[in-house]
Amino acid sequence: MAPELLEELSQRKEPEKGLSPLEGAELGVVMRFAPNPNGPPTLGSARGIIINSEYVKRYGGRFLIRFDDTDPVKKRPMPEAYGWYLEDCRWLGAHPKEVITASERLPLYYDVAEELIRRGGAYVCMCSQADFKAKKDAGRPCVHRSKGPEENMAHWKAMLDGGLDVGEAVLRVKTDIGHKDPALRDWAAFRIVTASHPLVGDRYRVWPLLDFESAVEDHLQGVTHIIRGKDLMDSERRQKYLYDHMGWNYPRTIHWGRIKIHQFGSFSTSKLRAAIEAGEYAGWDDPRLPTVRALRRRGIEAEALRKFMIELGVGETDISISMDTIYAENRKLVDGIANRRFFVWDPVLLEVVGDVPRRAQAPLHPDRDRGFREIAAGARLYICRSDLDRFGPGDRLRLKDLCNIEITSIDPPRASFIDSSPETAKASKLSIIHWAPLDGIPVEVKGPERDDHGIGEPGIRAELDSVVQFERYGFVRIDSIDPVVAYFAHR
RNA sequence: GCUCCGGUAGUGUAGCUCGGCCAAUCAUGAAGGACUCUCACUCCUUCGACUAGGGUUCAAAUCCCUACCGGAGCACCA
Repeated sequence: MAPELLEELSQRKEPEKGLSPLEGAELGVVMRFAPNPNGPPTLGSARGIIINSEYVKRYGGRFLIRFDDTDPVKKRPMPEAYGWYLEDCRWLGAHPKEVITASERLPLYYDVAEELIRRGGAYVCMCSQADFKAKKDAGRPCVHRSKGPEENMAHWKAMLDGGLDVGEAVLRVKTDIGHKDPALRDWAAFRIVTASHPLVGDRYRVWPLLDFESAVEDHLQGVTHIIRGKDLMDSERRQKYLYDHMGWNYPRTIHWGRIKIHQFGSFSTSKLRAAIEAGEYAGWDDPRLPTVRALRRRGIEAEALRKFMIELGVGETDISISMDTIYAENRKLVDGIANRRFFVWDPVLLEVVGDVPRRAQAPLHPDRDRGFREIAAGARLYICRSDLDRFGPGDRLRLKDLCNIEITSIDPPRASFIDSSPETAKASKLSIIHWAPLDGIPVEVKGPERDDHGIGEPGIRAELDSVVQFERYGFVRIDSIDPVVAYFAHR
């Protein structure tokens, strides 16, 4: 037997790792991620960006990003957010072949609407919302449903040119008014909105609703596979009526459940936006927020998010995940590259009598050969209050990479020098604590749960924008150096 | 009220399409240990699950029914 065949056989036995295969993707795929740009990408968006783009990488084809920004009022787009999405996509390694902005393509949707009217697949409904709901719930058509195409076209034109006003009419797609699922009966495709849109101003007064816009774009772009939230399952069934009227083929769809994160609870972009505007958070990259930019600022690598999302996979179950899994992924990536530095939180000044070395040489990394950092030492040093509290007079311990000491007094904090040999410490199994020099610099750490203040070794100033490990504390990204502010990633 | 979807260890996930190879995979987590001048990383060991009840079958996590639990839609929001 040919060796390739043997190999293939043994590979097939391997448990399927990563994303499960997509049906009908063998010839390549066209997939899209379609956000509403009313805030920056969150962890949930990251899932959509990563999974969709990952499938495109795997099967070949086109990855698109499409801004579903067709509500200038209730889900008013933020002009900055369009760029934020592109920026975060790039950072996540997803490179859209094309960027589509729905608000700039209304004429295309109008064309489809008119063709649909001609085909008798839609009608202008002038019922009040309440009246229509009553009819719909009863499964009965309203009087407008039986109008002919010419009359509908005239009413449609009136919607467009101002003959009808806000709230007076909508264009509905004909489905099955008696369908057993009330959610599918004659849905609204266009409504009149006169508010100005942040991107296109008041050029249009008739705006499509998501089901219509999304359905038409998916067809125009030749989307082959849609992955979307389970909450949009009915959308698919609604949109299929439109596809039937137009004679189009519906893409394959996959749905995923809601994703909740322990540490952040449930969040919605509009809630976050309100909280930020109320001053509860410093901005969209506040470390307490589950946005992609906040995670990036904290030193979470894109690769960690990618691995995590791929591991999560695509399932219809609603899931509740823990950031710990992302942190574990990131820790592995970052451990090998992060320099080690001393940061003493809640510092107390310790006086050591005796022949304490004037300087310490500490490795930048415990097991990669990256050389040493020099730290000024001396008789007076900072240590963590919590460390001091663990000891009493007579206790011996080691100051990492410096010397061994014996505590002589807690208040005031005093110790005496024993020797410098690491062997002594090893032989008597001394606890090893870290420290900061008298000429240490103030360091502030901003984290998702709390902020810490303390003193760090001056060399931290050389680490701007990189991820370092504060020994016995955790991984942080140095966000600024004058003064030093670090963002906490995880332990 | 009507309709739709889901329910595998603490948390996720594989397996379910085409029942047996599942005394159920992997990751994370927890516990213990090794290594280590960090409570990091790495390595080793251990813990831990098919929601419940019926049915079909020689055989069910896998098929069918019911119950329970969870989520969602029924907007001139996305």
